Amino acid sequence: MKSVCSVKCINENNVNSVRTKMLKDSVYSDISDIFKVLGDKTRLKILFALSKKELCVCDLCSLLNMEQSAISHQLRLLRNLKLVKCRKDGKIVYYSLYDNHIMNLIKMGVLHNGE
Amino acid sequence: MKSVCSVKCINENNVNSVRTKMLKDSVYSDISDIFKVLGDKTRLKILFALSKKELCVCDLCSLLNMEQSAISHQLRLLRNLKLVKCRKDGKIVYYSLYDNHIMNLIKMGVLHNGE
DNA sequence: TTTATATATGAATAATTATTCATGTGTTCA
DNA sequence: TGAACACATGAATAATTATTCATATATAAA
Repeated sequence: MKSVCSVKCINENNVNSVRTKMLKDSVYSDISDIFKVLGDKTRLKILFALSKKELCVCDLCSLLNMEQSAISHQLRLLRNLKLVKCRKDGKIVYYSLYDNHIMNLIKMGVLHNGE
Repeated sequence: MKSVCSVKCINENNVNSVRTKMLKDSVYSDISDIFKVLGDKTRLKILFALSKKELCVCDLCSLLNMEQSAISHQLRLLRNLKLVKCRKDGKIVYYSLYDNHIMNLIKMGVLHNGE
């Protein structure tokens, strides 16, 4: 990391004051990870759809008009993050939201958008 | 786009029911774009820092320990999205939040994380 | 009016992430 | 038991995005 800033250009007081107020670095990682999940059209659609009704992989493919593999990969990601859960019924796997938690965030996004 | 799903695997009723409830495609794009902005550690830190105090580019470099160019590029992005604004004072450019709007979303992210 | 400095920016590169392709697993049904 | 199907998954590829590098612009100060 190169030093790009001579000391005199900085409002040291302000920087120090803000620095004490910053959160732990890992917090920003964690939070940006949450937002990253929602920062993808496909995943947003999946979550939104599942908030309406439990659906199987095939339903989602049909609804979003996407390849099964692409959907499955995204579902795995969402599963790992405990945003969705699944239950097996024979060879069909039904997905639903893990809980309603994430929908609050999405709704906030809709709100933010609608202004 | 290849058809991956034979019709019989689909719960057609469910899919149709959900389909009528889906939002316009562009809405998902818009919303995911908002979340995408917040899905980056650097930008989150910048926004968080600016929510505490107006800071110049150099301050931000120092605070985040990052190259000026990287910071400037991100600031341009945030400016274009009207999330931050700037004012010039001589050769120094001070950035601040455009409004508090975006902080609501970030706070929701913090909340979501803290559970 | 030359020199230094703060910032901006286009282009190149690096890093990350979504999607596809090929194939595997498990279940149903003939 | 084997053929068809729903889904999962590793690896390859495509697409996107962050960062760096080189350099430009604008202002201030000498």
